[in-house]
Amino acid sequence: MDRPDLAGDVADVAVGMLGARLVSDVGGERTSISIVEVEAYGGLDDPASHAHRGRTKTNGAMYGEAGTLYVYRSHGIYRCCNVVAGARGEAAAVLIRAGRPLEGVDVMVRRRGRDDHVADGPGKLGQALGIELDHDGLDLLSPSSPIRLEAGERPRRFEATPRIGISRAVERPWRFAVRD
DNA sequence: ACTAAGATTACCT
DNA sequence: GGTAATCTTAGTA
Repeated sequence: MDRPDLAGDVADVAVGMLGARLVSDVGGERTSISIVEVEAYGGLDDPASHAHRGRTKTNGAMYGEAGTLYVYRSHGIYRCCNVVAGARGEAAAVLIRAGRPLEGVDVMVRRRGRDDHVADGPGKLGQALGIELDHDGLDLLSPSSPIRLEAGERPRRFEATPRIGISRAVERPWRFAVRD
C-alpha cells in the first residue's frame, strides 16, 4: 500500500485495508495474513480511542505519520496492532482485528499453541505474527521493516457494524469485516 | 497510595 | 455464561 492510501478519512482507510496483507519477518520467520476484519478509531474526537485523552506514555505512535505501526498491550497480556491513519498528529488509527493465515501457518500455529483460531481476534493475530511492544512505531511501508503492509485483493463484499469491546461511542458503525 | 476499568482470550460449568 | 490472568492509565484521597 502507499502512504496516500492511508492518509485520508480513517473510516475510508479502514475499508481500504480489507484484503490487504500484513507480512511479518519477526525472528527471521516469514508469516503473513490477509486482513478480514478492522475497526476505525479517531483521535481526540473519538471517545473510544486511546488518543481521546491526549498523548500518553504508550500511545505516542498514534501521533506519527500514516503507515506507522501502533502496538498496545491489552488487558496486561496480549498485543494488538493498529495502522496509523489520517494526517500526522491526528492520532487516528485502524485496529486490525482478524486475518486469514497465508504464509508461515506452521510458525503461527506454534506461536499460538493450537491449530485453530490462529488469527481470528486482535490478541490472537498479534501473537500469531510475533508482534511485540518493541515493534511499536515501525514504518509499515518501509521495505526494510520486519513488519509490512502490502496491497492485496479487495473483497467483493463487506459489512459495517458497531465496534466490539468498547463502552463509549458504540453507535459509530466503524467495524468492517469481509463477508464470505 | 489505592482502586477500578479496559480496543482480550482461554478454560470452566 | 462466568471468570481468571495481568499491566497501564486515570481518578480519587
